[in-house]
Amino acid sequence: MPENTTKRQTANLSEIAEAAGVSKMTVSRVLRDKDGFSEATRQKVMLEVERLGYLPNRIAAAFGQTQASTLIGVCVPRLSNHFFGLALESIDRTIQSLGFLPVIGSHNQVLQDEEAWLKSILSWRPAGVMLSTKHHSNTTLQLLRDAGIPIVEFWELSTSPLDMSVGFNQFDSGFQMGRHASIKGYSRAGILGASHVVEARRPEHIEGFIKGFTDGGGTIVHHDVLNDAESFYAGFYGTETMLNRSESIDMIYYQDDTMALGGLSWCQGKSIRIPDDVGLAGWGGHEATSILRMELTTTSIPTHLIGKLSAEALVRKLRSERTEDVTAVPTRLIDGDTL
Amino acid sequence: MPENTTKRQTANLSEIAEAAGVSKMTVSRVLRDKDGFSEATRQKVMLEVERLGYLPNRIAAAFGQTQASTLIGVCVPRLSNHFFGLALESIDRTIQSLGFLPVIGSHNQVLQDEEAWLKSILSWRPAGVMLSTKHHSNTTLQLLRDAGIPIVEFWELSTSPLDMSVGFNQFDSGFQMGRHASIKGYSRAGILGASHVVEARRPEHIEGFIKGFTDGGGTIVHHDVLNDAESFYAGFYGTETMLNRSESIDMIYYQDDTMALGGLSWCQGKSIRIPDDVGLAGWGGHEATSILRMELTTTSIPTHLIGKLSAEALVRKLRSERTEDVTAVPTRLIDGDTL
DNA sequence: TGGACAAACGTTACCGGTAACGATAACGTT
DNA sequence: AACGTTATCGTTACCGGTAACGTTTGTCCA
Repeated sequence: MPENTTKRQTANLSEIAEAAGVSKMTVSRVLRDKDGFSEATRQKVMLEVERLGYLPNRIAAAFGQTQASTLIGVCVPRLSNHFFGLALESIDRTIQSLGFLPVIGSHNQVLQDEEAWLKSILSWRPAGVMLSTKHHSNTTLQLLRDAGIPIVEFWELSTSPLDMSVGFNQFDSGFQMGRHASIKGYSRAGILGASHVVEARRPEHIEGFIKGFTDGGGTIVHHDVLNDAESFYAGFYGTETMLNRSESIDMIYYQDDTMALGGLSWCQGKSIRIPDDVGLAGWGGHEATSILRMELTTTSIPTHLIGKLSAEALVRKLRSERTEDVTAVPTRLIDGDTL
Repeated sequence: MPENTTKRQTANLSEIAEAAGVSKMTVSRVLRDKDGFSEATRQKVMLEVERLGYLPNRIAAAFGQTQASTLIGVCVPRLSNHFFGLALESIDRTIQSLGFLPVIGSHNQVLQDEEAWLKSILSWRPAGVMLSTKHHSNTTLQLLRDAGIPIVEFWELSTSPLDMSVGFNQFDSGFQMGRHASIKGYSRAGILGASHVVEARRPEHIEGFIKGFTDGGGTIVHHDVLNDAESFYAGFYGTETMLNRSESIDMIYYQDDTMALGGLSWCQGKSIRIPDDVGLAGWGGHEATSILRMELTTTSIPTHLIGKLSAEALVRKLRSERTEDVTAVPTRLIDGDTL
């Protein structure tokens, strides 16, 4: 079906114009709903647009004027990460409903990949860019500066953003859980994390937990970082390893909920009483924790809200409407049954 | 930083040309590595390109000729689905490495949304399109036909594709499991599925399982479809409900591995012996099933391979190289410990 | 009745690349 | 030395929209 040789062209403005007996400028005006045409000509034009199946040519439109296109670049660390997947769905819907087209990419936590992606998207002169990590290469920063377009950093909150920032305070979310655990009477915690990238920096909610827990008088007894994905299995076996090594800990703080669920599963299999023998706390807010008989104590992250607000902030800026540079969305500590 | 009024322009070909003392056509040739220039001028040009920080303008390039852009549209049902996330990562990497830019979208199993997305992307005159579902609206089909560009359908295999298809035979994957279970001696199966879309059609691997199992003499005793996401919890509680209702079933086939893990977890909590009391089988191939003490019996889907092969097939077609219209990738039945 | 004014169009120029073709110089060949 | 060939480079035209501006027509009021 696709003929690489002679490309079948869909009708363009000139053909519509000719068919409707007007100039192509009038057709352009009708399609963009700018004023300067009568109702009669509008109907004539729209008839031909329907009949000929006109598809707008955004390339020509974006090329015409020196200003930017209707593309918006969106870059996340990983597409297979559930949290970013949820945020992306929200961003995708919001951006499209506002008349732009998201161009989604990922960098897998490699700065050079982010840089390469940015160059690709900038060569398409996007209207704006959305990034989800705080740390960028110098070249990336320079490219962003030179582009002169609105930028939203949208996952972890940045109090001194490049341009705009929408997100939550990751450190605080961990800090609150640390303090919460401390108040509940726990004093000897194990921390179970996982990362497939060896040199990855420690997530800030874990830093926050350590601060909150130790401030309350608690002690971090173990801190294991498995060289693995943050999976159910990692939580399952990490818990076994940690609890077998030392009976002296009275709670475990997990890097995320999936791992916590693995830990919970292991404990239930061993008839360990939760939260009496051991307390468990996760992070992230799994979509359906509340239907579990034993509700997981965790921190809920409003992925949907972050996506919506960040996309809206960007578009408002594009329309030269007033916007906040920094929008903090609250995380919510869910005081469940496991701690 | 972003000035909406006077847009800061990065250098264009003319400025590079003037700085290097050549024509802009020569600069164009150097940058695209077409021949027609000497090594000396190449160095002169590249020096200025570096110095002025030239960013190619793909909009102008795509506009210049009547042919398509370097954009490739990719549409999946959901961005938060782990399987598609994995496939997308593979597609993203492959497409970018071949010099194109993927434009990822989702339709959430709503035909009109797919249609709207397609119109958006087609208005950018993409070089090709990749779709991951078999069923499309009539308008979608018409749009694809008229576009005259290569199309890859890339998840479930289609033996009569619109253009090209890369994927696995979903029915067969279930059929094999059904036959496998039958041969192992199971005869009374329960099926546990889930879908948040009420009117969704039944997944084909479940159809296949039914055929394979009943062909071998087995009976499908229960078939529950929870109105929920395919989650760990859905598997956990669905299993409880199903086993409490009737003791007569000797195995459960789950819609996916996450649900199967939930079921496994529930059974372990109740000290039900797997696979003696009840056999369990999943679908999808979770990334780390092999490290679990009890390896889940399931069907592994090569998400990474599908992504890579489908992106490569599309690009080969774009380059007018020979390609297969239908590429079947095999699923693998993992004969684990739970069945 | 003429002139101011606005609505409803058409004309022109331009965006930044690239294909096609033309021009020049260098080089080899007989 | 005359000629053909090739490498290297410049010139021109064009892609499909849109901003800016010009033109026509109609309307309304002094």
